[in-house]
Amino acid sequence: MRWSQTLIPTLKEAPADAEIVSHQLLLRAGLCRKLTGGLYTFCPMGLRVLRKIERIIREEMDRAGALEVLMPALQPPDIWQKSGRYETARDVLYKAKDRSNKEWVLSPTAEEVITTLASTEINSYRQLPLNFYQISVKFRDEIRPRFGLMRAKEFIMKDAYSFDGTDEGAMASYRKMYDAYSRIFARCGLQAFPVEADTGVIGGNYSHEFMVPAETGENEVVYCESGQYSANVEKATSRGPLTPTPTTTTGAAPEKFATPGVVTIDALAAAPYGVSAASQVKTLIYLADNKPVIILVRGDDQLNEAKLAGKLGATAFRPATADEILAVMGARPGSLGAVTATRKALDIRVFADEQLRQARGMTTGANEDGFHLRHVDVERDIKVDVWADLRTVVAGELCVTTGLPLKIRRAIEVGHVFKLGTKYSEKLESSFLDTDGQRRPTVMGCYGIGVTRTLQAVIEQCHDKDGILWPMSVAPYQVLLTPLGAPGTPTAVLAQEYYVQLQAAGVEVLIDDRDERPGFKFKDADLIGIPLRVSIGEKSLAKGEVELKPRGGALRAVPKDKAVDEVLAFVRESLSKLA
RNA sequence: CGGGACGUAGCUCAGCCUGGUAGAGCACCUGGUUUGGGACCAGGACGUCGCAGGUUCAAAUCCUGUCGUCCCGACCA
Repeated sequence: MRWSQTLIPTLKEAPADAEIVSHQLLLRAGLCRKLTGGLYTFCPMGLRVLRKIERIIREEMDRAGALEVLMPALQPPDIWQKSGRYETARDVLYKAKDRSNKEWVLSPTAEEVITTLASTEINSYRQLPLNFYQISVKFRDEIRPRFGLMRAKEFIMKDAYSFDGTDEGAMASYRKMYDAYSRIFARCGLQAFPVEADTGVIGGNYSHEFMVPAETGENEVVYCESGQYSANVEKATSRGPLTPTPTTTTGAAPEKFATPGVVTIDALAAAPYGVSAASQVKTLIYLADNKPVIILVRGDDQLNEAKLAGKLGATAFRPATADEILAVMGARPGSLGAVTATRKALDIRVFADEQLRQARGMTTGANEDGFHLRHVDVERDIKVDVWADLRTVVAGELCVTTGLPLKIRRAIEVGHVFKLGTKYSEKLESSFLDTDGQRRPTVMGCYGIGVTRTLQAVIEQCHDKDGILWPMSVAPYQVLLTPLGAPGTPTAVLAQEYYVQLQAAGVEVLIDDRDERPGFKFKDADLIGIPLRVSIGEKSLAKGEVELKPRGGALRAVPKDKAVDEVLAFVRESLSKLA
């Protein structure tokens, strides 16, 4: 492609609304343009990258035995009601109405549609296993679109859905996708690694996310340096807090003491009270489907809402407001407690973190403003309905498997694999006749890759101060020819010869045929990040040489007759590293 | 939805406090000089100052409302 004949709208300065570097480079390198918040138009260069990532995904999905299909983005709401997600996913669903006022759903994923297909088309164990995938536009009514393509209202996703006859089969399908994902991201030149994940609103019982480490990532990953454990912080566990929970008791009954104005864990830990945070019980009130529940965690622990969501079994939950808390508990936040004897209403379920199971000699709110209780033995004094792991892991705690200190880092989620089980197949009636003639629900898995997000994640991981450094496998063009003289001069003529020869050899080549000064071309070249630049200038040409400059690497002069072969070798070698 | 910031040329921003003339740099067009890391000179084009009300002789500037964008929190590929 000739630079002068395409649209590469590079920008010297980043638009003010681009915050993170990958978003800035996305715009500065002319890959795409914002239409409005969360919606972007892909320009030719951006689309080329997108297509390359899609191609890698297709190759690996096909290799893993998945079948490509294409499902409607516009979907009838009744199948969403059947699966229950019309309610549980309500907040992210875009809805549209047609001329007869009938409502439609714009697809954020396609479990309902694929399961509908499976319900009519899969009837026998002989057809299984099957795995369908598609690459298509998805819609999500994001509360806050941000960071360019990272979190958009509309984005491109690869979604796959496996159907098996048995749980073991489903595990094998899951494993295949897991392996395919590892290859896909590696081939894109991305350092992505799998972590154990929470299953969220999609449901299911086994899941990994593929994470790209990045300071700007929206996820926190807990990991052990041994490499034997890594998990999303929403899911992560450890051997427990570094400070042990008190377990000794005097046997004394709970004793009320005045704590005027003390409404925080820290205040109670300070003088004159001196009650360490580890020996306090934190009492939180949530509304789960509008019914209050009491949550207990140790004073210095943070409630993990993802873990709570898994135990609550509610379609929606949120922290109660101060007024709601007062109405339910008869006291204000800061003085709350779950000790049965002090509770106003006893029909509220109590969820307690496992850390508190043996806890004795604890201090907690007295359910009366300005008072706390000491000598609380949790199991003796509090009627707990559900014991569960509800706390958030803190860096430095010990790994459950290795005993080494855990670390935490931020990351971008680019892929997610779930073992779904029979949740959707039961609700949407996908079943088959087994060898014994029994009708059984298919066992499903679902597997997503954020394609547009992956594109931006590559930029986030592969850039320097001057611009993007595309991996050869996803670069919009493999080679950039930069003649430094004006059109018609010997440098331009030679560049044109290279252009023809390289194209004939199957190389994707961009030639900067603009009548610009060398410095200007170099700056743009660095910005758009084509992996190999060939500079043809009069000075080196006088010596019979041209220059090869890998983006991010050292410049090398080569005889002008050898240049094409050198370029071919470089491209081939770069691609083989990412095969 | 809660908290914060901001809407002035295609982009980055100044002007607003203290009301009166629409500004700079980059980009764009024309001509010339330049030509190995975002050149220079001369000329030119580009604005309903987000929108709607209000105050005023007079509003980019003050007031009210509204829409939009961005940042922090809850959601997720």
